Amino acid sequence: MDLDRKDLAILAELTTNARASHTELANKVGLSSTALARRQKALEDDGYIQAYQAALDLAQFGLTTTVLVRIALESQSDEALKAFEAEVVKCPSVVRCFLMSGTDDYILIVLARDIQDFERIHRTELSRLPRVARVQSSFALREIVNRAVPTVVFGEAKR
Amino acid sequence: MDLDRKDLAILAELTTNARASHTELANKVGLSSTALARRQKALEDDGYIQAYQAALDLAQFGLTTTVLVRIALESQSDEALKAFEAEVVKCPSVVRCFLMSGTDDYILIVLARDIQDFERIHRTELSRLPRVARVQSSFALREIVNRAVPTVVFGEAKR
DNA sequence: TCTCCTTGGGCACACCGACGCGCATCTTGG
DNA sequence: CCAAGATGCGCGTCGGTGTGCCCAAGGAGA
Repeated sequence: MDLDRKDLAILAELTTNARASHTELANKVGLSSTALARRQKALEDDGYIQAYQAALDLAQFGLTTTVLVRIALESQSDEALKAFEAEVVKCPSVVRCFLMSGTDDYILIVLARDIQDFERIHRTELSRLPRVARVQSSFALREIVNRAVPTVVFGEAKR
Repeated sequence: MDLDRKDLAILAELTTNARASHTELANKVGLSSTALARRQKALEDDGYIQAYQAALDLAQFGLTTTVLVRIALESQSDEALKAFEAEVVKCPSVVRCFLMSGTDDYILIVLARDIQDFERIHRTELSRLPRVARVQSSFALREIVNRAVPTVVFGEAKR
């Protein structure tokens, strides 16, 4: 990983405007469009940029309620973990799922329309997960930070 | 919100290929480029599409460790919440922060290079947050699901 | 110190494709 | 039966993108 300030500036800008043209980016970064195209392609080929994706406003779809769900399994056997994970990926309302150290086995982040909708999700998605011993839900009252990329990434200039 | 299947197909595709051209999208959705351009612009103007952003591979930056941090404050006064939140947004390693119901006041998601790096973050970022009574950290051993958009969104066709 | 070589940058050009417009057609609802 | 909204086709223009070439800077070696 040897990225200079200009590479980071390109990444920072593309994190905001993924559809920016070479010329547009070149002006912001301080390069010619040729040099910028080379660097951008290198960033893609080297895997720093995984994809370009549209960010949807989930509130527009009525998904205003975020729920953190802690799940403990009946057993921590490899077979139980595999069975649980095979099913949890199918849950349409689950956006993240971590296998955790400590007492809780899994932590899920679930998006719902409201509390009543979460009751439905709990009934139709979560309670059907296999090998579950305990489910504990906490509602997010407000979201203070939501970043795709930690700001620390853009401050690690090498050259 | 009155989106038909084609609108959802457009959104689903843009969630993967934000840089797809009108022609390219039109073929996948089953529309002409003209009709697609109109619908895409409408989706942007109506706020369904918030932005187009590049997704970075954080593992390439060495950020392979995800930590869930539970934080309880000394008091739940409005002033304490405001003071805490004003500082937590400045933490460069924090990617998400929720104000929670229940016993824990806040839950943060922190990205670190490794466990030693998290110790540094704990010392230089987290322990400097104001009004904190208790900090409890859990490490994510593995990530099973990581979606930007719940799949349920793309299944709600109206027309 | 001089020279060679490599790496990255900029300029100019040409090609290809995207984009937006106008108009005719079709469907949907009243 | 009519009106309004949506679609598709064709076209022209504009802009982006990629290539080739030359230049500047820095490092290595004789």
